[in-house]
This record gives sequence, C-alpha cells and structure tokens, in this order.
Amino acid sequence: MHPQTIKVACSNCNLRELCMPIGLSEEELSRLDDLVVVRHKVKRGSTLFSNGEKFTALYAIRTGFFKTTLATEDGRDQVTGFQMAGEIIGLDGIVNDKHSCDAIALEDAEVCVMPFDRIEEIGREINALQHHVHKIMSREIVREHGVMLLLGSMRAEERLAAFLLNLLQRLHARGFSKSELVLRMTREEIGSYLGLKLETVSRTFSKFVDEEIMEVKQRHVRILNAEGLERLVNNPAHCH
Amino acid sequence: MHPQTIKVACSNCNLRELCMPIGLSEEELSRLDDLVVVRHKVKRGSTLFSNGEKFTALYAIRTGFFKTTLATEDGRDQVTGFQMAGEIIGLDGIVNDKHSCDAIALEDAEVCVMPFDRIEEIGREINALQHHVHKIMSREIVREHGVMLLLGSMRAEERLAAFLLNLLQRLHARGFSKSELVLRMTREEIGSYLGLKLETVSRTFSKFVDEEIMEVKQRHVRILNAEGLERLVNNPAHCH
DNA sequence: CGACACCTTGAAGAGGTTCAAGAAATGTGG
DNA sequence: CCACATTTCTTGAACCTCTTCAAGGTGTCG
Repeated sequence: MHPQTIKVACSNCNLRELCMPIGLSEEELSRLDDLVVVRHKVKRGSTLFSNGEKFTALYAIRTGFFKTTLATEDGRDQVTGFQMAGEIIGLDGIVNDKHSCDAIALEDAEVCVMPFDRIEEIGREINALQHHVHKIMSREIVREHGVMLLLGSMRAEERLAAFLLNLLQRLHARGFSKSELVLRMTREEIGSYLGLKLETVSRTFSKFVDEEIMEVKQRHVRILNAEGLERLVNNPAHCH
Repeated sequence: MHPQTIKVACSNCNLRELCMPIGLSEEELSRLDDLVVVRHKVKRGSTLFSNGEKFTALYAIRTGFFKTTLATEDGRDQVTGFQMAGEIIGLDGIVNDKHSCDAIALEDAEVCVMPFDRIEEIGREINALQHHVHKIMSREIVREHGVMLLLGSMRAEERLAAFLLNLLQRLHARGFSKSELVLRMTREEIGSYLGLKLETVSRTFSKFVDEEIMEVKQRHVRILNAEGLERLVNNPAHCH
C-alpha cells in the first residue's frame, strides 16, 4: 500500500455520471462522501491488490488504467479484464474475504478506497446506493458472459475486433474519440485476455492494417473503417 | 410462466446449508420466509426466463438442473453455465431490469421465486442476508473468472477434466458420489460451455476411457483414476 | 417398431501456436 | 543527451490441435 493519500468527495467528482454516485439525489450524494475514506495513488506496474490478500474495500478508479489477472500454480496467467476511470474493481474479494486475482496499474493511477463494510452500511440507508451496487455486480457478471461468448465461439479476428470496439465504446463514454485510441497494454496482455498468443494478436493487427480497417503504430490505433470492424463481429458467415 | 405454484418456507428447507439462509439466526431465518413468495415448477426443456424478458426476481433452484445460454443475432449460442440445486440464477437481469440470457431446465425442476425488490428490502433489515447476497454475486464473478481461464488457456483435455471435477465437487457438496455422475446435458452443450465442438468432447471422453481414467456409458460417467484427472488440470507440462 | 435425437469415429483441412530471428521502441545510466 | 540494454513488436515457416464433413451406431420415446 502506498502512503500517498488524499481525502476527497464524490459530490464534486467529475466521474459522478459514471461511478458510484449515479442516480442519487443531492442529499444522498453528500451522504456518499462518507464512503470514500481516502484516495490512493498507484504507480504504473505496481499492484493495487493481489491474490490472497485480505479484502477490505472496493476501489473506484479515478484516473489511470488497470488490468486484473488470474495466476495459477502451474504458471498460467489469464487477464480477466481491463478497467478504466469510473469503473469499480475488487468485487472478486467479497465471497471469501480475500482477493482472488491481482489488480495491476498499466499506467499511473489514482483510486478511491471504499471500505466494503461502509458500502453495506450506507447501502442499508440509501436504497438507490444499495441498488446501484447490485447493478455494478450484475454488470460485471453480464460483461463476463460476453467474454465467455468471445472466448468460446469467436475466431481471432472477431475477438480482436470485439475487443477494440468495446474499448472504443467505453473510452467514448468518457469523452474520447470514437475512432482513435492508445492501447495501455502489451500484445501479450491483449492475447491473454482474448485467449490468443501475442504473435496472433500482432498478425491480426497487421491483417486489419492490410485491409485498411485501421492504422496501427505500436500502441496507437486509428480506425479507418468502423463499419468494417463491426461487420467482423456480427457476421454469421464467420462463425464456425 | 407456469401456473403450478406452491407456497413454502426457507426455514425448513433441506437446502438451507447451501442456498440463501446460510449463516442466519433462527429469527432471521423466519423473516426470510417472507422472501419466497411461491415455488414454481419448470418442465424439462422449458425456459425459466429468457433474454429480453423483464427482470423481477432471482430464483433459487430447489430441484433439477439448468443451463444458461447466451444467443446472438448471428446465430452463435454460448452456454454460460450449468446450475444445480441450491444455486441462484437470474443475477444477469439486475443491471438492465431485464434478463440477458436464457435459463432452460435440463430436467424437471422446481425453483423458489424471490422477488428482487423484496430481497433488497429484507437485505436492508438483515445485515447477514445483505452480505450473503453480495457473496453470491461475487462468487458468480469469481466462477466466471475461472471459466475465462479455462477458455483462454486450456486445451481440450484440460477443459473437460476441469469441467468434470467441478461438477463432481458440486455434486459431492450435495451428498452425491465423488466418483460417479450422470450428465444432464448433451455433448453439444458441454462443448458450447467449454468452447469446443461436440465431436471434440466425444473424442476426449473416448481418450479418457482409453487411458482408463474413467468409464463412460452415454451420460453416465464413473471416475476410475481421480488423481490422473486432477493431474490433467494442474500440469505445467500441458500448458502452451 | 420406427422416427428422431444423440453419440462415436474417421479423414481431411484450417486456424492458431511454436520456434526463431530481427526490427522498433523504450528506458537507463553515465 | 547519447549509447546500450531491455522490452515489445513483427514476420516467416513448420507443426499441431481442433474443426469440419461425413457416415454409421446407439439409445429413447411416442
């Protein structure tokens, strides 16, 4: 844990349309300010929490970008998700009072620490917050269903296309371009998430460039043919 | 929705060690009886809820066996899970107030209908119930992480082995044999869940039989070499 | 008993992996 | 600020696992 911590409020957070405060009244919002005890800085490459660590809090990402990974004894390593500003991480820890994956910052980040017992306590008082927490967890379940579909039935091109479209959509909701993005992760991390080897990810990027669907310069991606990209994901002809 | 419904109580349910009542006091338990409005029978092959349907309740499985599947416009069909007695389904519906997958009974089943607003209401009064609901959702998230690992980094044999071990472990927790089980689903459904074609599932079963790891007669499976099966899942040598 | 769904097995083929080498970017320390 | 080490990315060629297509077998239910 990093010592750098700052006390701040949800009520004037610029992420309140995305994060916890969604759908709360002014009065409830101020009550929510008791939720975030501290903010917490996480340097690029360091872990916010790791497998086996005691679970105490959920974290709302204020700035930065994370990956969560699952490591097994036999050396496998699966990236289970990439998280950006306004998203909540740590939900995996609730069941067994300890985390079951690692959360690693892919760029310098800042998170709001929300002690979970506090969340439950305030949730009992503010119905909207209680329901919102349930929605956040349900959303994560539904997201993972989508990843299962991707991993279970899509080919490499479809996987990468779906991945990029998902990132673009989430970035767009945060005010970024719909057609341009900077990847925060390596080809290997993308591959791990998509169930592919890094070489396959690289080759698939090259293929997309050949087909003039996008420009790729290292981690900088610019979409040239968004329709073509979308067609890749929703095309019966490509199913096997 | 089926008309056959019966009013019953959690407090004398034989699944109370597995299902919702876990960790509640006697008094709290009786309060829980207000949760389950009705029971509901679902015939084999029929759906408990389906994609797009309005979400109103979670369902606790009392008897029977379900699958949940995700269908896409382009004709893909991904089985996202198999659920048995004592498990809760319907969590996917919370985010958008409508279900995002289909739940289909693989054998005649009976579920307890728990209206979700009622769950939230009672959750505000009984801390243990509130926390238990959170745990159930977190458990589902962690389970799905495991499936992502399976789909993202395991080979066919490992996937099927992991799948069988998981089923056996859950059945064992319900008092069934550790070494014998009857599959409730087809090869195709197993394949869909594991990201494999039905032929591959069938061939992998045959391979296990050849290696004397198990006996397989249609849907009846008897484990002969449990260690061998476990070794398949946790073996660094088999990773790619 | 016959129709239908489900399962098994074979042979050929495709998609992705593995191994290998080199190029490009990034970071570090003098 | 540059030289060097390191990490990351790209590309090729051979290989392997799983899929596809096909045919036949087994089990089940009206």
